[in-house]
Amino acid sequence: MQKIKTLLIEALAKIDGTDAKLLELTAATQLAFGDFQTNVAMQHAKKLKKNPRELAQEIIQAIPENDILQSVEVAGAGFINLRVRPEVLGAEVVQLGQDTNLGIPQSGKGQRVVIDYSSPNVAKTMHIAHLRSTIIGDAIKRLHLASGYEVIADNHIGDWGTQFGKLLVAYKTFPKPEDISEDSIEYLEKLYQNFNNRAESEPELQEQARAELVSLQKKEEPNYSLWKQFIQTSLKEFDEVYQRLGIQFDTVHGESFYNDQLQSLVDELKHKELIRESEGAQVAFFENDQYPPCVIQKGDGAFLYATTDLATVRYRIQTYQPKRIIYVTDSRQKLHFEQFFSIAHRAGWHCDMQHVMFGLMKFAEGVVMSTRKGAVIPLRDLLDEAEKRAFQVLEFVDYPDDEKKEIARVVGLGAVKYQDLSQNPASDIVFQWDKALNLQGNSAPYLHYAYARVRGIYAKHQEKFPEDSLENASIVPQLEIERDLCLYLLQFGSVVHRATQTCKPNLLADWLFGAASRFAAFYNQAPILKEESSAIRHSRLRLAMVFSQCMKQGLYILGMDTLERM
RNA sequence: GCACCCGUAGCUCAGUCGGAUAGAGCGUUUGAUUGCGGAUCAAAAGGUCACAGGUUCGAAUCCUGUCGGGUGUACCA
Repeated sequence: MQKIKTLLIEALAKIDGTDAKLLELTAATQLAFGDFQTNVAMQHAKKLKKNPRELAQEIIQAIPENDILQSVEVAGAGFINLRVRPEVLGAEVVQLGQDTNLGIPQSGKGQRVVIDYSSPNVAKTMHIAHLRSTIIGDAIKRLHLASGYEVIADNHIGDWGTQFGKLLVAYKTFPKPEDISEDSIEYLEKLYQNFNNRAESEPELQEQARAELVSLQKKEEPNYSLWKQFIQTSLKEFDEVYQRLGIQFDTVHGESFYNDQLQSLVDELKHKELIRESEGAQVAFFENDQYPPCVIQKGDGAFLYATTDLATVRYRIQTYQPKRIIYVTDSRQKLHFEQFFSIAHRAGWHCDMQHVMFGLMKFAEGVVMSTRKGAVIPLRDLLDEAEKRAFQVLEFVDYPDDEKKEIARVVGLGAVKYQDLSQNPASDIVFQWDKALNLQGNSAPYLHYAYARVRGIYAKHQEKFPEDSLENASIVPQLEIERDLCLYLLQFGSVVHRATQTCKPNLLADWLFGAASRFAAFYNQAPILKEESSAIRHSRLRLAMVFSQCMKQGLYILGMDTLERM
């Protein structure tokens, strides 16, 4: 609350030697301490050679007369605890509900961000290991949009590289897999698996694959057309999954898009003396050998992953002039990103580049998943199972079938997304069905349920008190839980801001859970429709409405829909 | 070998730009007389924040070292 901060700054100004820049006002860590707290006295005490509690007392006395604060006191080692008058707190919440951004600072206004995520490989079914990049990336995109950034979501698909040589060999010379439609991704995947299985005993196949790849790179037919066909088949499949996940990209520039920029990139780096020949290849080195050398062009003239990524950075900066570029990939690629970020900076392509990494997804046995051998869980199956489980819960509920299906869709999809978004992405995940599809406790249905309940109250209120208007209703928190909920809702904007800046959707997920859990307690302790005093009824209902607004917006940012009932 | 990430309750994890008594969920135990929706709520039990030093008014958080787990380490992506 800026008003309180202003009061404290005025107070500090009256005390010699204090620095208002050090002032931090945070939400109280415990309800019993009040609404807000500051450590400013303790921070200054040593420098001023004063007892922190006495200094805190001095600061309190210097706070100007005002009609905002209800009480201010010194506690503990020198904390200053502040409590706001209930009607002031309520007015803030009313104002929050009227703000179209719900208090989210529009810090990205006029700035552009490129987000690179999902990026599946062509000819492979999307499976559960793709989930993290896709879902986290989408949430980061929505966070930036909510903070006012202009976002370019780019799906940098793997549509170029050695797997196409293998695919071409298998497509042209192997017997056709039966019972699988040729324009399906399963077909391509089967070819790929067959190739890998046979290549173990027939090493000459690898040589053939290389030859086919060279031919493709020269755009020779029929390889070039087949390649395009493989991509079309894959994109069709990807789009189905994305549509189901509610995810949209602004551009889909695969690796192949940068092919004809690679030579000029190498030339530019050479010209800037960032790479030099070493053992036959063009290699970038790093100051003090901070990182191992990075090969930009192979001895045989071929380009690599780093080459494409650098060309991509150059292209994005030239084309979009973004403030930030964010990459969402697993943690194994960390070194690679550090290397090419460093090269890009030295090449003068300035932009805030961030690698948002997440751990691997493993099975319980600890085996890393691999498409090469088969044994993976397709994303489709995961979503189907999620919806099935959500549907089972509704078995005896008396809703129309269509609505049940829609509820199961929203809840199932939400559960899958929330599972990934609610934890810090950095650590590895051991995949377990029950955990991934958890429907109880700290999970998506808990959030959906809270929302559905508050909407239920609103709908009932419309029936029961049709003449009631909330237009002029004010919020005056009376119970402890009402005050708590008010204070919590007021943090929504700064939480979204922090989640955006740090690219950590789990901060928002945490907040939503905290909001839902406070609402559940409020719901229990503070009856709304049964309340006879219309002033209290209005106050509570309006508070509940602001809660629902924040929930809806927060869930939306995490890529989740809401339900009026469930 | 070197670099990076991780180590918090029985399990899965928050919290890490230093702040008061370290928090959730699951599981366990107990309670809520169809409740403005029980996919819920109230409560109990459960911790040397891997270990050892250091920095300071104050450390799960910052620094150093040790142990344990993971990942990466020039022509794969």
